[in-house]
Amino acid sequence: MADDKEITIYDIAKYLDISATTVSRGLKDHPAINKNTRKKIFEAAKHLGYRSNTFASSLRSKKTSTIGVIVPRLNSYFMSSALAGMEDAASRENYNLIISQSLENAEKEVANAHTMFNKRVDGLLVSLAYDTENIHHFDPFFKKGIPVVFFDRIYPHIDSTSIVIDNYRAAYDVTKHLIQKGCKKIMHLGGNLLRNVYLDRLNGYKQALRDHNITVDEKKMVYISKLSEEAGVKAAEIILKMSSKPDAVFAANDTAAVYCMMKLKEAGIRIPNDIAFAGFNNDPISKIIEPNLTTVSYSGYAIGEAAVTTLINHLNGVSSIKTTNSIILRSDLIIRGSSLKNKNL
Amino acid sequence: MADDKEITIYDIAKYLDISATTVSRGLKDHPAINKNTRKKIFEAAKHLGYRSNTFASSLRSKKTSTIGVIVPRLNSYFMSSALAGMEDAASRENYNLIISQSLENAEKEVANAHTMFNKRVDGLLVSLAYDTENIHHFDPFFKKGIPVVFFDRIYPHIDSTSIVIDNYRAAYDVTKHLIQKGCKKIMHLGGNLLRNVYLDRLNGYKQALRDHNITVDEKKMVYISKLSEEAGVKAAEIILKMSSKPDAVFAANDTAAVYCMMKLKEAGIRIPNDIAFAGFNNDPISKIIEPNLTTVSYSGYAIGEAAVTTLINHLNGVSSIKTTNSIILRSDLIIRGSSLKNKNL
DNA sequence: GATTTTTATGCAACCGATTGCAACATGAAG
DNA sequence: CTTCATGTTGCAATCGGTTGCATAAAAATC
Repeated sequence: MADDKEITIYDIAKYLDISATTVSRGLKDHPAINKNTRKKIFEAAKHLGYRSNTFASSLRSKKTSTIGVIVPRLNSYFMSSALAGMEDAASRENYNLIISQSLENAEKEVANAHTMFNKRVDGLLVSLAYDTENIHHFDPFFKKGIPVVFFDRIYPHIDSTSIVIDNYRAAYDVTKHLIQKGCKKIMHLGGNLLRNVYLDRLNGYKQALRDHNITVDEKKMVYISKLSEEAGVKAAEIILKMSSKPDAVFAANDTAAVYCMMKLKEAGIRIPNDIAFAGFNNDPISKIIEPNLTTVSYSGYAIGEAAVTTLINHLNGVSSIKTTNSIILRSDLIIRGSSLKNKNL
Repeated sequence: MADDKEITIYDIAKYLDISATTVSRGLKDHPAINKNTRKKIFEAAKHLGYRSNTFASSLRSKKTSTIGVIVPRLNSYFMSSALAGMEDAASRENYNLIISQSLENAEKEVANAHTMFNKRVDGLLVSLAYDTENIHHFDPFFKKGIPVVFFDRIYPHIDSTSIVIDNYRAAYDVTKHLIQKGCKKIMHLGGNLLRNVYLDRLNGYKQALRDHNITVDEKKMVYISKLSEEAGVKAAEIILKMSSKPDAVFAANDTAAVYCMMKLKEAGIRIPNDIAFAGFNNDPISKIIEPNLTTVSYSGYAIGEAAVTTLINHLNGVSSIKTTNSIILRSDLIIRGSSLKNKNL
């Protein structure tokens, strides 16, 4: 059924009465091939409907032109932008992506890493799951010299570069903004401190308080959670039970912030006047909740692009991920209604 | 650096003093291999740290064990669930996924299809971009007998199966629900009618009106758009200018519904009492907007799983996508505050 | 004109798994 | 004791590019 045979370089060779070697070289712009010959080869290839067999090529050359990507989840604006950036940068260099999601589960991440290893990806891009405790599952890559680049949720490692934003700084700025709006008892709703993003955000928050001579009872004012919908609701319940309530909440992501706001609003708390809010990520929901949520926005596309570029440069020997420790991209504080306290004063 | 050699079946063969043929057969449970031998082979493989070389295997067997996936975007809860479902089903059968997003752009979809074809995927799963007008770009697949399965945003084709929900029925039910709540002038905010999902939803809406003896000026009451944030706002502006306003809006997706609601609320319209709302998809934002949005929910995971299963069954000759026209999965109407009109009467 | 250098091409082995066919051992059947 | 079915295993070719080395042809050098 229309199963025309595949055209190979041998067919092209026969057609042009030259050797397969020359065809192979011609197709990949080998310098030793005459311009004319090359042109004829490309024309014949097109004419005959040739498509290269990646498997034969990978088998012999031991390069797969494939980059593995392991992410916690695909369903965030940030992540899909990051993947779009990766895909653009990768296809520009004729690399392919294999994408898998860990679903925030450390075990699945381990399994995914195994799969990627067995697929013999040329390099790996990783954003860690929520509760991954160590990165032993990437040891096979390090041992074999397969480059690993972490992005967003990173893990320091001598042999790998990280692509991040300055979470510390961004959190510092958010907190400072809240302080400038007159907040004195700012609660932090943080995530698992194993993850750099949450640890850095916590530290930025704390430093901002210190720098403005605000001492807060850390035990009471920092609530570490999963930053899920439920966690946001739970945080609200905790706040409602507090005798001395915070006058602002800075959550380490928008989901927790928004669900916390919803629950508090239900209980009659006025936002921002009773409690101001700020989140992180600039999720779509941050523009829907009323009042709109003050948050930090950063470009997934740029991070994804940078991650792939870094990796490919390393593979091409242009630069090394062993010397570059980390690449820091910009982020922006987006001020919206949820933090504009006292606007009627 | 630590570049220990790769173990091949020949190494295993030498180690056990048998032939590579036997090793190859042993590893894949060929019936002709003695149980004992097989066991020894597996042990040796494990012991030596063997990992199969997919490229050699694909080259020889002409099967890639890879499924291509082309989706409009990854950043929706629906799509990432679908991909999770696909990944689960695929890895269960030892298939891999190559994922690409068209970003709702027909041209990019064409490019992606080409790439997938050149990667020689064993089969293709597609959900069409917003403005794809024809599916000629999949002809190479059909010609070569490579199975294509459409899901969600489908395109009828003799040689392929579609995995969908009953959009017509779901839209009918939404509309009926609005009618039962007393709405008489229901506006429909629809998407590109090239896409089955939007056409079916429009038709379901129209039929429900007819069945309840409601005649609506279709020219005025149906607004076809891109269903983006901007489209929602635009729709609101149109409504605000209407002398005789609708008493309900049924949007073909939640994004348009939510942004339309936001704008109308800003203008002082009360929802649901002035205008009731219903959307489609059960996006996270539908639970954030106030009042919460009535919508239709359906399982991306199930759709993804069904798509992969259908494809693999076809590849295994268990069933054929040429005989099964479509597989219809369930969807549920989720009633929330945005459609609960007159609740205080 | 002889020699060296440069440019262009081909030979043949190789990457690692798969598979049709042949072959061998064993035991059952005649 | 021969014959044949059954169960196991191996030989050798094959899939389609890639690459080190050799070689032929053309150009440059003396």
